[in-house]
Amino acid sequence: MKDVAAYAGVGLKTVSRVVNGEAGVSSDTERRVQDAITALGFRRNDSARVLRKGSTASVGLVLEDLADPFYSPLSRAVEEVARAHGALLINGSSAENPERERELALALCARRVDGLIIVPASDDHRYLEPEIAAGVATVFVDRPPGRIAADMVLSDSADGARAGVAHLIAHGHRRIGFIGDHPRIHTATERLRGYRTAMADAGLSTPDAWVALGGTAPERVRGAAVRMLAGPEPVTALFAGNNRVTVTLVRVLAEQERPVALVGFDDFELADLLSPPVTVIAQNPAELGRSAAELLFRRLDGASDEPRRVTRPTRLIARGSGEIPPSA
Amino acid sequence: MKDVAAYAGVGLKTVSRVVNGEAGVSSDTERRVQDAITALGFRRNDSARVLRKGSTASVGLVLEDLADPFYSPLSRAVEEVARAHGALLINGSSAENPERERELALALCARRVDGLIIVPASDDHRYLEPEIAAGVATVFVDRPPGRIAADMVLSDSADGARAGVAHLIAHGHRRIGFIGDHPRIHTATERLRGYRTAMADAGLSTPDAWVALGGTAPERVRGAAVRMLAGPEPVTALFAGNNRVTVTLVRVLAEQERPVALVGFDDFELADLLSPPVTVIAQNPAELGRSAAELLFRRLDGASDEPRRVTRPTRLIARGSGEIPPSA
DNA sequence: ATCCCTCTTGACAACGTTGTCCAGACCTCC
DNA sequence: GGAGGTCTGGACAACGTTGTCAAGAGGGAT
Repeated sequence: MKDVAAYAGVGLKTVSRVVNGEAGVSSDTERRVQDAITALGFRRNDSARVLRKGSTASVGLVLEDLADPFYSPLSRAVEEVARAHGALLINGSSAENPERERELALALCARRVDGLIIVPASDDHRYLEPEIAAGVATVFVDRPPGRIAADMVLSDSADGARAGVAHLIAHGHRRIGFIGDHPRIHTATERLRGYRTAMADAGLSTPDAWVALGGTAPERVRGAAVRMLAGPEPVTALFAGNNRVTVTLVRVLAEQERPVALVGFDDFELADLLSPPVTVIAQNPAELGRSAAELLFRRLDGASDEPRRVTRPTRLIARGSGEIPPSA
Repeated sequence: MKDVAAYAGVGLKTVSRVVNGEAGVSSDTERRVQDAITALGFRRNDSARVLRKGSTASVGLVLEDLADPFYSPLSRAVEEVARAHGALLINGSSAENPERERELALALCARRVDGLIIVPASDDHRYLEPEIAAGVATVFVDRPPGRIAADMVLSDSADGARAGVAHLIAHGHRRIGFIGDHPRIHTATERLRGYRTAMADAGLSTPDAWVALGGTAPERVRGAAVRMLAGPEPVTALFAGNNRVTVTLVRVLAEQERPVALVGFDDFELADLLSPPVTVIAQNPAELGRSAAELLFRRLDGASDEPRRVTRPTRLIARGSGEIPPSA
């Protein structure tokens, strides 16, 4: 910028004014500066700008896995909102690892992002307290924060699971298995809670053998499903705790001789083209992302009221797999 | 940092040394500084650091759509490599819009990212010349750069399409339709070229009615497919130019009375569970991302040889839909 | 003609960090 | 006891930008 000023024969501040489109520069001078800028290929250094201004016009997004199809639309929605507010999006995957979530979030804070949207992998976010105190707006999405108060946007996991399991019960099932993600994950336990509620509401018991929580690794899910489908009192229906589990169960059930009903949490592409088409409890990930981003920019615009908790309803989409009657 | 220094009763530089783990600080002093840091909740301001050091330890990724399942693993792979090099990833979607690609890339440059990985939406990247001259390493992935020389990582689109169409021909098809993305997109025309090559190799003609290029909007793809399947000389097989097209075609073909063979470019989740399972030409998007990121960090480590062009082979995965014999 | 107002412009400090350079303390060896 | 070396610590400038302030030019009203 100094060079531009020298080249155009004007003061430093005048160049700054032109670059930022500030008023108070004669059109003649402005043109001289513009010429100098193009001649020298000048581009403003945003690092210095950030340092001077204090705000970075960027927000950070920490999610579980950038490659999980559930988070893709969420991430995209956040990006769109950020773009509408002139902000860039920096994101990273925690790989469901609390330590990595922490590293990533703190690295983003060191970068002085204006705000942070987090899909928590950890259950203790007190490490963010100094950052929040320092003014970094923070919104949690998909799962609640641990041990701190902050804005959050959640789907109604418990009620969604309850509705899904009730749907199976309504179609005659009495022995229903639940296979979900790791119990450390809030949504996993919430969905399990919904499952238990639905079963209890129908006066059904839920023996331990019908419940498996422990991550979405295909091998583990497969093992759990096979165990539940074997034995003297096999389950006649399965409820899958998230999209990863559902996909694995679709594969397992395709290998079974007798039909087994299936309802999965999370919708996924092509669910309607499988045979049978898969009945799901659908969330709207893009909507979650959009809400979270809007909550964030609301804070950045100065809102300082109590932390909000936004809960989004889920929607049951009956496609076939959840309407299979019990066999045996 | 000034505050920390005052609190610990040491000089500014000493705090800097502690924060950066530099040698030359007695363990006693170091502890005093550490205490001050935790007491004050100090976190280094990376903006200032960047300003001073000149490198940001961050790379930018501009791709077409963060929510496209093809790009998710690519993005994730780039992230992993960046992480291994201690860099953060800033990314954004161009939405297949050249102007937006440009804006995004230049915004990232203004942020002084160390390097840039771009899935081009535009066919003219001369706007990046000053940036590249200024030292921003740039790698193009999935599609080649336009009118500049730079590293690139591509799948062998033409040969993949050729192999896929040859596969259909080998199964007896003579009237094969091609439905692809917008002709502005390099991979789309390359795949069309592969289609024509395979057809020509077999001595088959390719009337215009059998070729549709024009974007992946479901309506358009559906319309093209329906037209090709109607009339006196309907096609007996379709080749889909990418995963978006394939998915739409799967839907269209499911509604057809007579079976139509289908081979799609790009693998996708659950392709093996559809009926019939979908035969595809598989790329390895994660591998593309990883290669591109490694090429980038090679440059950042100082490599200054000629721009490289890395071509990855594709792989035909026969699953059923591509082995259906011609009917009618 | 004087005063006041507006418009344009530039000098300067500051943002928070790190590289350079120097000073003092302490130690070792002659 | 003095010379030379090592270790520790700090003062200061610089990175590139923007906010503050003030000064000069020009014009209109009195």
